Amino acid sequence: MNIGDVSRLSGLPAKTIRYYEDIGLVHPLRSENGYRTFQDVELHKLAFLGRARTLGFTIDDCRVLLALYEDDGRESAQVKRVAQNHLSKIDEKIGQLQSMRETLGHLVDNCHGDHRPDCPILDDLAGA
Amino acid sequence: MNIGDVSRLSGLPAKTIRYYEDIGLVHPLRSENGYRTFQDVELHKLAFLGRARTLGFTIDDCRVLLALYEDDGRESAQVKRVAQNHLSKIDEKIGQLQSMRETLGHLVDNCHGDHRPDCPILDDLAGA
DNA sequence: CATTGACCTTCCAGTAACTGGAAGTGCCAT
DNA sequence: ATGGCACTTCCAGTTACTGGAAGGTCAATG
Repeated sequence: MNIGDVSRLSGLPAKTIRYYEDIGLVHPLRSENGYRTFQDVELHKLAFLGRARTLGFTIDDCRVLLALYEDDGRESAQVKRVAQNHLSKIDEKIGQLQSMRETLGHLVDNCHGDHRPDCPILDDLAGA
Repeated sequence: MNIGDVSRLSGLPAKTIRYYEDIGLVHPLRSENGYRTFQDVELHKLAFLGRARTLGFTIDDCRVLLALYEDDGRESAQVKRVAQNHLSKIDEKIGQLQSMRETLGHLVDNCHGDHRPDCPILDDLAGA
């Protein structure tokens, strides 16, 4: 399979797949003409990566998860630890965003949004 | 005031203040020795920026908001539009994170997290 | 056989908003 | 004059790609 094929099958842009090779996440073979050639295993890894990324794991997490996936001697506790760490980062981010959302929501609600210049949003930002 | 003073007063790191000058958000004077000298107006702007950033506005948004703040002829509708756009981006992000959170939460709940290798998290990532 | 168009290659630069660190200067107090 | 802290500039690194240029390959068509 060439890069276009695995791109279609995995849903990842070709650019991203090249990048993943650059940073050592996948190791496609090369054919005579210099084109990357992907075996099923590599396609599988790319799909794995794509899924992990949509769940918000960082590339570093993906590296660890992929290694665990390929390690028959892994302990599920190792995987769970990575996932739980990620989960708490997600929760933290959600918390921050919700706090922003709330403050900003109030400000927006109180802003007339008309042709006049006075604006509670700017007042807040200016520390009024 | 030197940069250390405004840093303390605004809560922004000196590095960040220099960066804001670089990208044209503030315009401190310079004294004989080459040190930046900040007037109250500039300190005020920095505080404004700090507040806007904690509400998650992008630097580009900040630029617009600051210009509106300094424009007596502004219409509050302009400010409100920027804030509402930002609000919907926040909502979008919260939505994405919550969807991740939910999926990942289920996976984590179903993972034994013990010394055995079988793991529903990896199964999911592998597309099982 | 030449050309066209899709596909592939590498390499460089840009994104957002800083942050860290190195190397050097200024200022103040002992 | 010597510490020590604050200040300066400049360069590189962070995250995870993405866009684009310049050019090689391949299969089909005229």
